[in-house]
Amino acid sequence: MENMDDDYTKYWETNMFLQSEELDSYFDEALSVYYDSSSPDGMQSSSPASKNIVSERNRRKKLNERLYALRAVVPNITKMDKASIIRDAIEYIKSLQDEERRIQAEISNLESNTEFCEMDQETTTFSSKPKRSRMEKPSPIEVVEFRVSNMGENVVVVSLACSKRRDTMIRLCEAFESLNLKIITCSINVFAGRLFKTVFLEGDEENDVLRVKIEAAIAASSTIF
Amino acid sequence: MENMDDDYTKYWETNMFLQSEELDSYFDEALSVYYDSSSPDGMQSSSPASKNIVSERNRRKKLNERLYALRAVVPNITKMDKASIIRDAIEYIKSLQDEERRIQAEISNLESNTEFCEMDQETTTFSSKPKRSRMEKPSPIEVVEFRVSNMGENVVVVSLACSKRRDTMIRLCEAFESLNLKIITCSINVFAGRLFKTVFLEGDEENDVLRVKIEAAIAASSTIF
DNA sequence: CCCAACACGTGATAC
DNA sequence: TGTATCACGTGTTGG
Repeated sequence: MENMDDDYTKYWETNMFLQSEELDSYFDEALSVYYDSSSPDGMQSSSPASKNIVSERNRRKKLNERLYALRAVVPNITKMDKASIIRDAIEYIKSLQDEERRIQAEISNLESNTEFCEMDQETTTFSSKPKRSRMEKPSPIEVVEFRVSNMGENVVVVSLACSKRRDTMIRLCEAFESLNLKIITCSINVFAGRLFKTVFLEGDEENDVLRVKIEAAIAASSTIF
Repeated sequence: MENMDDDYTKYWETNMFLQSEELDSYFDEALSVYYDSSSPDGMQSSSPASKNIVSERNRRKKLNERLYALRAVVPNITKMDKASIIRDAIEYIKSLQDEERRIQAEISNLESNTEFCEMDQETTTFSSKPKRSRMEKPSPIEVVEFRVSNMGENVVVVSLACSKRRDTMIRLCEAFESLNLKIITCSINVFAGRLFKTVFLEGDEENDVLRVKIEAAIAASSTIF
């Protein structure tokens, strides 16, 4: 009963992976002979029901080919699921869009700041530690709350809240590490688009001095080095 | 006969266009109650055949939602066809990739013109996704404990402990950010020379797949780009 | 009237 | 074993 459809049974798992992966730019949908309307038997396309069958077959085949083509342009495919392919494609598109936004900002930044390059150069000499040389000023850290308070003895607790954007956490960590503080314990929590950081550190420093230091480090992390 | 399936007859044409288009960043697939295994009649999921029916229904629904989500992130949709949606998505991805290549060339051009604030520009040359060009011995991340477990529905919790050295936190954050995960909440705690990170993220990904991904990202973060 | 696009139930296959 | 994914044929609807 299923003799001529049987080559299609494993279509997804086998045949699709053997197809051309390189000449996909041209043709791409022009080939794909699809099924002819003429049935293998003497009857031509007169069958009222069999007409729908072959149409549906072609539709399914087209859809699978499209899906396969989608999989081809998306890197980092994990599972070969139809649903997973679409999911990965969505995430990939989103990441591409994000990156484009980021890079557009970067490029405009670069264009507007090229003349200050020399001036910035001498500021880098004071940076104890070589920071990133890439010129990105991605969405400066927007501090919502910032508190430096004394917890008995010589323990200071610094609590800080800011909006979580791309690389916010990284730059915040860099800012704190650049200060070489004696950190006893540190806690970072992220939810609802906000980043909360609490640091217990040991030090007899004046609160205001420490506060200014941290503020400067955070501000510097949003600056071009 | 088709009373409860009838709301699904026009599913593609009607319901899908009314769904949320804006709060798609979080959740996005966490809702979607799908069908319960319990049939509307007194019989529970015991029917051997009806079990497959509801599974297949859920699979179709998931696929349609994915397809709808794909349509949502792609501008300039021409036809609402399933096949057309995928086709438009493919073309959009290709255009994004082209644009990224173009813009990367432009940016590296711009960087080499400024000639420039630091001397490690040769390391910034070829990398499709420009990582940091900092040259520093990484002091590799020593993972003490690493667990990926499922928390009901499609929420995955990743908990990790490692020794806290210099830049460990930064590189760990970079590793996680590079994966573009859908992070619901994240918590980092540091004490006694150890760093504990717990991440709640949304995803129906296979635990082992995710685990391998994270391990690879962490391993990669100990490398010089 | 037909054609295109869809949802549905079903049996098969893989893990 | 069961669970998930798939291709298939069928009935239906809108243009």
